Amino acid sequence: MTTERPYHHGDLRRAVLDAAVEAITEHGPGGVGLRDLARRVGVSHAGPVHHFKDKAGLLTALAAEGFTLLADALDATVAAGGDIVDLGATYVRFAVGHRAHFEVMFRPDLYHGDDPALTEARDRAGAALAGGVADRPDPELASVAAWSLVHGFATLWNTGALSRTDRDPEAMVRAFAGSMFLT
Amino acid sequence: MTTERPYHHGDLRRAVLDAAVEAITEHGPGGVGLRDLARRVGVSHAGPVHHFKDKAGLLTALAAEGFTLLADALDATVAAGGDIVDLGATYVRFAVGHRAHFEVMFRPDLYHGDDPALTEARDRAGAALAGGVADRPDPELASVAAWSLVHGFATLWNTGALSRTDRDPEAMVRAFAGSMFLT
DNA sequence: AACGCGAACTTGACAGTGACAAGATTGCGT
DNA sequence: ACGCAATCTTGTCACTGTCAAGTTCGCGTT
Repeated sequence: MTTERPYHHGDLRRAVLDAAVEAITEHGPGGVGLRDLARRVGVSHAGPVHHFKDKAGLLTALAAEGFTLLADALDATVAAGGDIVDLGATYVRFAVGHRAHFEVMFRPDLYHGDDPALTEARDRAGAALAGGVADRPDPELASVAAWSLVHGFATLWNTGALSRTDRDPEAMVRAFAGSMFLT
Repeated sequence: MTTERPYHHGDLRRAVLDAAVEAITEHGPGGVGLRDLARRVGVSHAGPVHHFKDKAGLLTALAAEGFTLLADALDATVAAGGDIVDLGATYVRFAVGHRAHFEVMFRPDLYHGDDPALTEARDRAGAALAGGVADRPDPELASVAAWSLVHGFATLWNTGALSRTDRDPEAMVRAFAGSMFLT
């Protein structure tokens, strides 16, 4: 049960997660501290521990939430009849709009990778992405290629390596994903 | 002068950098500690500080070394008459073969991004990569696309997200980079 | 309606970290 | 040969994550 009921604080679990997102967005992961989060939320220094057990436990919850959000967005794109390019655009839109989640998700040394909620959401996202290229000659290769393209663009964008351009990220990814996968 | 002469230890700077590479390869960045490195090298806990000033200073040196190695490899590929696909293969080969360097290089929140040696090497690598697509209709877009493809593949590979395949990474990147950029 | 069980949170402590200041050691140029 | 300055050590401080023990308080049970 990961239920959260209004006891003393109201909803500490959610509050800590939100504070973590804010802190990570500002200073990157690693710049986040359990005690610091507790301070931001107005709780004693060991308050969050009761909800997440570990620092890794907190980041596990964040990563699981991220994979769930991503999988939902990809599934919605598929349900709306989107093709590969739309899936890529959704992926990039998620990465740019949820930078904190995204950065944690792909840093498996920070969390417990065997968490059931996490693996379930991660597999769901992977399946949605792979479904877009299932009808190609070499589906595995095509899937990896598509994922690499959008993932690389998203990470480069988020780390600021692409800062010299002022184009819209989603438009960019649509442009070259289209020219590569729709010929 | 970042010279390193055999004083008391012999060559502390190099030894600490090597120890850092080993530690990061094992436990990822963040799992590396100044004191821990000092212990590995057999030096007092504040020994490394004199060479790098900061923890961030140490990682800055590592990142600069990484960008230099990458730029050298890319330049060599160009000098040997390599095309876009060869450049991509070199990029991936570097990322997989120098995982510790590569991981630090693209985590700018860990080091001082304005270090002159670092920026010089980074720009050199960027220029080599961009040179491979200079004759395209939209060079900026093509450059970003190529970089995204190989960078995404490299990071996904290194984080273990692609672990379900047992193919050779360089062969994979050659396969889909070829089908995308040589048509 | 009161009571006590257990969840939510606090307090206190411990080992380990990065950073700094001040002292000890030793190679090297003059 | 001598002293300077780079190299390294020792000691300390504030801070962190984690654990153990205490405290508060909502809620179901009777």
